[in-house]
Amino acid sequence: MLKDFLYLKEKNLKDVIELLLKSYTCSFSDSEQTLKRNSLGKAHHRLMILVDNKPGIRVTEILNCLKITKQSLNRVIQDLIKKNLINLVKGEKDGREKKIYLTTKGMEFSNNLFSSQKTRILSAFKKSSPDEVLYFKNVLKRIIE
Amino acid sequence: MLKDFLYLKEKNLKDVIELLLKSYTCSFSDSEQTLKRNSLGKAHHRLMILVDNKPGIRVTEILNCLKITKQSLNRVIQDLIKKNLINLVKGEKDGREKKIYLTTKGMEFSNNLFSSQKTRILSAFKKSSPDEVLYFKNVLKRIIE
DNA sequence: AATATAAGTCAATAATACTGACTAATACTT
DNA sequence: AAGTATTAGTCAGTATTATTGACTTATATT
Repeated sequence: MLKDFLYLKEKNLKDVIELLLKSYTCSFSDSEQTLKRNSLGKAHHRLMILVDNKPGIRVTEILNCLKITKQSLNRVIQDLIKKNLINLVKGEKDGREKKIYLTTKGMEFSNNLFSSQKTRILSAFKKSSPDEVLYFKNVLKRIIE
Repeated sequence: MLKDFLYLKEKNLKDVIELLLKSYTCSFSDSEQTLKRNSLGKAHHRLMILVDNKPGIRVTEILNCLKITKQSLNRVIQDLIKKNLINLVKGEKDGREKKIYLTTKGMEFSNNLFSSQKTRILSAFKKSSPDEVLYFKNVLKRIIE
């Protein structure tokens, strides 16, 4: 009877915390060399994936995702603008907002940046069934509030 | 036909990269206050989960997991020793190794530190079936080499 | 005895992030 | 129209985390 609820047990929860740490750390370390070649760091990497996946993302949304201060984020944004990888567009409806987009150069860079990370995930998915992948994403989403 | 392989597609892979980032960031930000109260930072947090889950873990293994330099790790280890949260034991078989353990105080601290993180994951699991949780962990493990 | 491995150390520097105190533009509320 | 809230940006100073490079020490392996 208890057996059915083993997956809710203390030790299992701590194992999952470790898995989240390791999967993030090793997946995001795949791009180390590409970053270094372009004189960029982990902070730029994190911003890139958000802008790539959601063109037009606003500053506030990024702050919520990355849990950093706007002063900290601003440095990273300015670095990417200087390198012509992103640009900011004033919001049409709400003129206070600025929407962030990848430039053409930014899209090319993104392809390089995430290439080995995508390979890693693809390789994990190829060892998994479509159902496993689906369930995996579902649970991950539930962890993110 | 193609439909069956959608989960291997480009966009899906990038979505997963973002999910890994977000699940790590928001789960590890749960412990912010507990860390602050104890004058510790994110680096200490990461070390704590590894030692908690694998008592007797060696320095080299931690370096591989966290992808940091030993100089960087050493600061974190020394901080936790000073606060009497961990201790180092010389390896029995191999005298070069040092095995890291939580002290009693460290175990108590760990309970506080991971409490809200565990609650987050538990709550996600309660919304999921045992199968979903199982598959979730399987795929996560495959991503970690 | 020579070499390799595991861990630790010193010093300097770089990268990331934080606090606190502001400004500017625009939108919402009454 | 005036006051308030929101979104974004900025300046200055400091803290935390991590890096590079050059070493040392102890123990194990060949």
